[in-house]
Amino acid sequence: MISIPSQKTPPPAEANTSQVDKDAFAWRHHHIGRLLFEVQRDFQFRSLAQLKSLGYTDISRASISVIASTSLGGTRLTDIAKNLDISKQAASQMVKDLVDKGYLSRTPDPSDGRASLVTFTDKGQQFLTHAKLGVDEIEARYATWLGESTFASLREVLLDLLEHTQANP
Amino acid sequence: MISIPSQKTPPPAEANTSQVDKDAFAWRHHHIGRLLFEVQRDFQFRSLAQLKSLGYTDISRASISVIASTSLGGTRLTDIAKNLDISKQAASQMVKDLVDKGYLSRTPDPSDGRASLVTFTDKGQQFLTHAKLGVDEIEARYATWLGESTFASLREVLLDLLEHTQANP
DNA sequence: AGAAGATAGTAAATCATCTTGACTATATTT
DNA sequence: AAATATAGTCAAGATGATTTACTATCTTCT
Repeated sequence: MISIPSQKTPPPAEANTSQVDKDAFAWRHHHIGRLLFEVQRDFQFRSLAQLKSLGYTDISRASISVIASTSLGGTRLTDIAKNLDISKQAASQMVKDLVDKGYLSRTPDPSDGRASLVTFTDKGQQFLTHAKLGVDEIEARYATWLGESTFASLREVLLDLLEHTQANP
Repeated sequence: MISIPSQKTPPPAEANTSQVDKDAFAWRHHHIGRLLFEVQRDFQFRSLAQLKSLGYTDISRASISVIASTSLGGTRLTDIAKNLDISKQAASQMVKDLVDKGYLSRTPDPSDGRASLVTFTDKGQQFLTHAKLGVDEIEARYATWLGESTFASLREVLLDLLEHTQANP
């Protein structure tokens, strides 16, 4: 959620309070979490828009997150749930939705009678291919804006940071 | 949503398909949007945990986003909605919730009879102060992991990128 | 001044996503 | 074999958001 501070709507009324905002509470607009959020949001927005333009009007953010945590070899519902940090019931619903829409399917897990594997249908795999087109385009645009090397190092830094965050939960 | 690829649960079954996953679809795990999302998510998680430990158990992600788009000088509901890119009705509900919880209040806008300004209560301002503590701690931790200068340049790069994204919607 | 249209907000119904609690069926451990 | 753990479902409900429709106020343009 936390989103782009509206440059369009300048702080209203009292110039005094507005001053306080700029000083003591300026951190609210510049802290790393917010910056990350805003850029990520821009990415998501552009990606979703591209998918829509390719005809994927039935794919939501939540759908994408489920698809993102499904591997081609098949993934158990429980693992999707753990991965997204949601309940198995929630994962079950979302998967059901994507199965109904034709992107995913479920097959019994041969190695465990209780479990079933969530896999991609042909339509689902085609979606992945289309999604990559959009992602590539956005990355190219970012790289143009930042310069190739800065963009590359941004990726490295994030990767590095992620390793630390995963090691220190 | 889109979350950390589960290192705990290695790709199951067919080594073949898993190979495909690693090659043709490796981008799913490394593209910039995903990296941004995961780091941002870590930040959010840590921040929320700290707020909980300080006793803020009634603050959700959505609450934070509303608080983040409210300025000390007062913000109109419409501006909050625009800012978060949600409907006025949705914003209204969330603000009502935070007013009920004592963090925000609404006062009539002296300059416009239709509008009212959403402002912080004392409790709300205290919350901001507490939130800053947590943010500072997380940033310090990230800086330790990355090195001060890399962390500083990460912030610069994100800021730079944001300027471009905002200029090219 | 007065009508037309824009803007701020509310009301009610509904949808999408996610949660908790209770349960079944299969696996694993002892 | 009994006890326990794991994979998943069912059902009810909370939260966050949307759409459609509406009122009240403000702005603009004759």
